[in-house]
Order: sequence, then C-alpha cells, then structure tokens
Amino acid sequence: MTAPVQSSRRSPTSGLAATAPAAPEGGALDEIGSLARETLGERVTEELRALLVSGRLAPGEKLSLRRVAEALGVSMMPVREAVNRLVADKALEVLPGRAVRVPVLTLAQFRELTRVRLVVEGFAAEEATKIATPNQIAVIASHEQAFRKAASADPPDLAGAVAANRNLHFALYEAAGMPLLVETIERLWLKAGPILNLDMRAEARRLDRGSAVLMHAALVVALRERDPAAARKALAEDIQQAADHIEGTGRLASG
Amino acid sequence: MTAPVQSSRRSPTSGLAATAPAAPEGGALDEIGSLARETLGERVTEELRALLVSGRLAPGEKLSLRRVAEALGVSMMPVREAVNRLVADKALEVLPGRAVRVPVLTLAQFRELTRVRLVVEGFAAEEATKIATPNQIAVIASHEQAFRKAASADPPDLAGAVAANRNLHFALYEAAGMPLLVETIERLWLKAGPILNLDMRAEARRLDRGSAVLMHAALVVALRERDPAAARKALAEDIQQAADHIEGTGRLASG
DNA sequence: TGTCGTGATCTGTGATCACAGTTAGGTTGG
DNA sequence: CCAACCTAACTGTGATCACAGATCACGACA
Repeated sequence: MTAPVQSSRRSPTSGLAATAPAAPEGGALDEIGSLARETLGERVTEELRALLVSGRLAPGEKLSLRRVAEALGVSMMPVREAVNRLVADKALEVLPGRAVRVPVLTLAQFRELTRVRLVVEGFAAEEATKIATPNQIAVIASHEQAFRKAASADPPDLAGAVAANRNLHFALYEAAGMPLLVETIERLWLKAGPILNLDMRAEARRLDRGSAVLMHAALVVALRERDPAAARKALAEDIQQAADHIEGTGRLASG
Repeated sequence: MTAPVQSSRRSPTSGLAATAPAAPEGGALDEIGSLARETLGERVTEELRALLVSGRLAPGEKLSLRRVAEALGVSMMPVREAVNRLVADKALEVLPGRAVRVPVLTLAQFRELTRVRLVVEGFAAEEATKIATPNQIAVIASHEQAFRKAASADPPDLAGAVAANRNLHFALYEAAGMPLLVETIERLWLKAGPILNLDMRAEARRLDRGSAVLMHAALVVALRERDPAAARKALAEDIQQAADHIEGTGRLASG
C-alpha cells in the first residue's frame, strides 16, 4: 500500500533540463505532446542528477531505493532505473554489501577528474569563444552577474551561487554548439558536484575571497574580445583554484 | 512459466569478459573472497556494449527487450536494466513509438563525435607516451602486430582486425594511467563503434589500403621514442582517415 | 565485562503480471 | 484493384511479489 504515483509534481529541487522536442514558437498543444514523452524513470534520474551536481547529496551519503521512492512518491521501480543509470556513470556506486552511496573520491581520482575537466572544458571554452553569438554572450554575462550578486550578498546566497555557477558554465559550453561535448562535461560534473558544491555550501569564505568572481569576469571579457586562449585560461584557473581549495580541505579519501 | 534463469550460461554470442573468480595461485581461502559479485544486468550490459563497439549491432537496428532476453537466456528484467543504461549513455535510443534501436548518427553528429575523439583520445595518447612502461609499450606493439596480421591475411580476418584495433587503442589509453579518461573514451566508442566497425567489416578494401596499418606503426614508433606530439599526430590521422572514409560511404543520416 | 551467536529487518536483484500505446497484417467494403 | 478499417500481436513501463545476502542490535554465555 503505497503510492498515488502518476501525479506528484511538486519537486522542490530542479527545473528539468528538458531536451524538449517542442518547436520554438509552439502553439497551445505542443506542450502536451512533449510533456508526456518523459518517463517516470527519467524524471527521477533528472532529480537525482540535480541533487548530485548541486552538492545536496554529500560524498559517502547512502541511498535506499525504497526510501527515495517513498520520498518522491513513486514506486521502487523508476528509482531503480535511475540509480542504475547513475551507477553505470559512476556517479553513484554500489558497495560490496549492495548498499548504494555517493562515491568518495580519492585524492588521485579527484586530481584526474580535474585534469580531464581542464582538457575537455577548456576545449569547449575555446570553441564557444570562437562561435558564440552576441545573444549567447549576453546570457552568459547575465549569469555571471547573478553569480556575483549571490556571492557578494550578505549573507551570501549559497544555493543561488551554486546554481548561477552551473548556469554560467553550461551556457558557455552549450555555446560551443557541440551537444556531445556538453553531455560529456555533464558527466564529469556529476562526479565533481558532490565535493565541489558541498564545500561551496559549507564555506562561504571562498566566495568572499572572490577568486571565482574574478575568473568569471575574465571569462566574459575574453568572450567579448573573441580571445579563445584567454577564455581557456580564465576557465582553467577557475577550475584549478576550486580544485586546489578542495584538496586543502582534506575531505578526500586517502586511498 | 519460462526461464530456468540463474543457471543458463550458454549465450552463443561472445565470451563474457569475465572478472573470473579463479585466483592464479591463491591459497585455499583466497578464492572464495573475491567471488563473483557480478549482477545479471551488468553481464547483459557488457554483452550489449561488446556488440556495439564491434559493430555487430548496426546503426538503425531495432532491439526488443523480450527478444534479447530470450536470446541471452535471462528474463526481461536484466535486459531492461542494460538497455536503460545504454539509452542513458545515448548508445541506444528510444523512438517515439517506444521502440529501441541503435542510433543513426547524422553527418553533423558524426563530425562532432570525431572532433571530441580527437581532443580526448589525442590527450590520452600524449599522456600515455609520457609515462608508459616498456612492458606496456610491448603489449601495444603486440596488438599492433596482431592488427597488421589480421588486416593483411588472405582473406582478411575482419573480426580479428576489429578486435585487435580495439585492443591496441585501449592498451594505449590505459597506459595513460587515467581510468576516468578511459571510461570517457569508452563511451565515445560506444557511439562510434556501430558505424566504424560495421563499415570495417563490410569493406575489406580499407584494410588493404593500409592507412590504419601505417598510422598504427607510426604510433608505436612514437611511443618507443617518447614523442608525445608524434603519438598524438599518428592517432589523430588514424581517427581522421577512418572518419573521412565513413563520410564517403554515405551511410550517415542527412538530419 | 567482553564476545560471540542469532534473528529481525534492512538491502538490491530478478520474475511475473497488468497495462497502454503502437504497429503491422488481414479482411472487408467501396 | 485499391483503400480504409479493424483486430491481433507486439512494444516498453510500472507494480508487486519472492528471495538471497548483509547489517545491526539484542541477548546469552564465558
């Protein structure tokens, strides 16, 4: 005896990043057509992904299929599907005892992740700088502004900063016009999110120090001046400084 | 009333890449400890992945959960799990009508895939060249030899060439010592495999022309001479020439 | 007091069933 | 002879049940 399933749609967490087929200027009916195409399992997957990249699921935290199912108001089945997908992506891991948890990266793993991010996201930044439209650049700049505001508010709007940071980066990557590349980067963020953003939420000081703000500003300037190398450099420093900070916190596994 | 599930282990397709329990020289108890923690769903996933990268599943080919389940002697459930994982990776896709099939890449998608491969695999080649052990280089060279033999045999051993080619590339990538990077590359191959290898199987001529053989040879030389830039160049040409050839076949969707 | 055994309760996995949607094939009416 | 409809057999999705294994707490024994 459990779930009144199909209806529950008040997820407090994320705004689904729909790959919606919807036409640009759709009439009233188009929404319906694209709406129903989404499976419960996919919805749960998006939910968990959002939780991971935003750091609301901490490294080492354990998940229970039944627990999650109950919390989301669905049966165990769609949760199973979602968790399996994330496990396949190594965004979650199953312990020998069958328990599912958010992986705790070792120092070596985290460094490798950072190196890969530098290569892939750096490439995306270069490409984006070459072909971004003025409109896209404006959108990126607006996210930059939102991040700056959230970071410098008193008290700092941590959740807002995390969201704006994500929006800023992905607006940049999407401007490169390479969907597969964006997809690859999303997978990397799924792994980095729990530590990076858990930390950002925990320590407001890092925001105040403002290194991220400076790097973001430099990035926008590079975009406007169409300087791919500078864009890559700014992004690389953003990633590297965040990574250095994380290493300093000692929250990584020794393995 | 159907399947005698747990036992049936005679899948006609491939030799499971077993994480086999048997320890080489283990003391009496050691074997027991590491015993198979592999799930049926994982096994099916590996099966399908192997089918995809080797090109035995052609682009556009449709899959039926029930059909695959029966062919593999398992219930629908593990197949569902495997297919879901691959769909999440976009290595398979679900059509509006709920049918599952191997994606048919558009020309634009294929070109993007090639560009991403050049960046990521090129990076891996450089890193591998820097730190590969002599032993690893020897293994890579042996795969190169196997590929050359399979390609130049009369008649050409197409399946052997495909396998040797895969082994060669991944031995190289693994030598970079970055597991996450290898994982990323595997996902790219999952998408490229169906077209690349379907074609390699279909057209023996490409092997005879020998461009792949030459690039591989140059790669091994670069490894031995510790020349990262040369290694990257050889690999890039290998990838690019194969891609150019595929574009010429016109098997890509117009999209 | 410390330690081992034991059982209740949790875990994910797999099977089976029910269902809604689509597709394809065959038949019937024009 | 062609077209349209209608039925029957498929599709994946989701729910429910059964099960093996692991964990943890409680209790008994040393």
